[in-house]
Amino acid sequence: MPTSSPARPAATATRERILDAAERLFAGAGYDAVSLRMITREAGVELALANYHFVPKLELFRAVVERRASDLNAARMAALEALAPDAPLEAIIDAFSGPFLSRSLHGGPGWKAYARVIAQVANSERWTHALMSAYFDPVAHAFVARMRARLPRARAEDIYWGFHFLIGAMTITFAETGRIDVLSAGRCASSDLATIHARMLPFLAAGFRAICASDGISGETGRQGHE
Amino acid sequence: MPTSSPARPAATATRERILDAAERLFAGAGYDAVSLRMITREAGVELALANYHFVPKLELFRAVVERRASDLNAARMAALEALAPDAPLEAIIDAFSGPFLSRSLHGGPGWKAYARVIAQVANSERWTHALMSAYFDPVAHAFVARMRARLPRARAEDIYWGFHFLIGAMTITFAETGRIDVLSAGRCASSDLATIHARMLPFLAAGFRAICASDGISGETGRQGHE
DNA sequence: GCATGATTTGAACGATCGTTCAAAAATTAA
DNA sequence: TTAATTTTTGAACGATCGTTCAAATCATGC
Repeated sequence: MPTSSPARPAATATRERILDAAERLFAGAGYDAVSLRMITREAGVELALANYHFVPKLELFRAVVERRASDLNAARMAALEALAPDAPLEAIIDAFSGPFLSRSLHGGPGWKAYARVIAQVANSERWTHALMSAYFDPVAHAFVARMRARLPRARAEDIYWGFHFLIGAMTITFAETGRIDVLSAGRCASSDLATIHARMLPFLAAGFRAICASDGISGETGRQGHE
Repeated sequence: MPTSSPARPAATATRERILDAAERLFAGAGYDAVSLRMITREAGVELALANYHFVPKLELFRAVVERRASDLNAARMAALEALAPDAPLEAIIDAFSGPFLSRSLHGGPGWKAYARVIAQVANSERWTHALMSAYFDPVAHAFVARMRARLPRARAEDIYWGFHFLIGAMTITFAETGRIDVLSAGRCASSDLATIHARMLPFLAAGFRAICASDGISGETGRQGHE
């Protein structure tokens, strides 16, 4: 049985190798399409080691999701708390998406794979409750609270809906599916995350303002007119 | 071998039963977690019939995606062509998302399952090229063109990015993952699609206007300020 | 250095997988 | 009705799946 504490360095290294390989393969094909044999082969370890460190297989998937969640959550909270008291909505959204962006860009290939895993988890009811809500809702609550403070006259529900749209746009973006590359005939590249992110911030901020009665400062009113 | 034309009614009914069961199960657990035996058991037919009508298994998944795509595409194009020449951006977006909304609400349970399948397909590189681009890009091109006409001073790339965010918000919405129910402590319900849709239209329209220099009529300029 | 416990190995378990096939049944065409 | 074709059946194929286990190896504390 594996110990709960770091235990031996060798064992920890094996754990990480398995997690890396699992993350890489889960990102490409999903949970069920990847066998423990494929993972341990990719990791260069024996099959039984996967069952020694992670049992059942679902626990390995959970560990993959959990591993980078705490770092991401910490970075998001730090960015949120570093905001100026009167920080605009774009800055709040950036405090949420920015840490994911910088990790996808400069955090090594594991983060790109992680983003694809998260896209699968966030877009299926099957995983949402046990993985998405469990590991990301505490931080999400902090951001929703900050957004509510920034948009004091907005209804709470509308902030939640806006956050929901934000999650949808963010997850499909960092997953880099490549569809927009084909649709735009090469004009846009899914891999050009920096450019996408620069568009995503004003897009989402304007969306939030539109569904709220006011952002609490300018008193601007969102457009109503659709048939 | 199955005939390409409708052939016998009995065979067509069997095909539809298999497709219905496959759609239902794929929606819940994904392609690889669902076996042909589970599908044929759910459909109440023999295992070998799945391999008679659809071989290999991937062809069944493709057929599930394709089945409702043509109806959805036709409804979207009809809504697009029914728009007034000076229809606002919200109306264009509604012509795209409205047909999916009305089918999820009143099209029978199959459409809700279909929406969950599409969310998986749209959010993974694994499926995007062969399924998403193949069946939905022609109509997407028409909507992008219409949006460009409505936002004539916008750069083409920005319209594509906006469309990309729209797809992300739409797919996670219709998938009804339930996360927002938990996050909002019951204030918001994923199943309340009509309410979500009413928020989504102004949210996305404002986002499009923000990342474009102008919407071609009011000349309004999107906010720039983020740190 | 020895004993204890953690880690790794290699093999095997039963179950389920996608796919194939020949024969039976049902339908259509003549 | 007879003949041709499509659809359905039931059984089986080899392969791979997640999981288990006893034995071997390694590292550590006494």
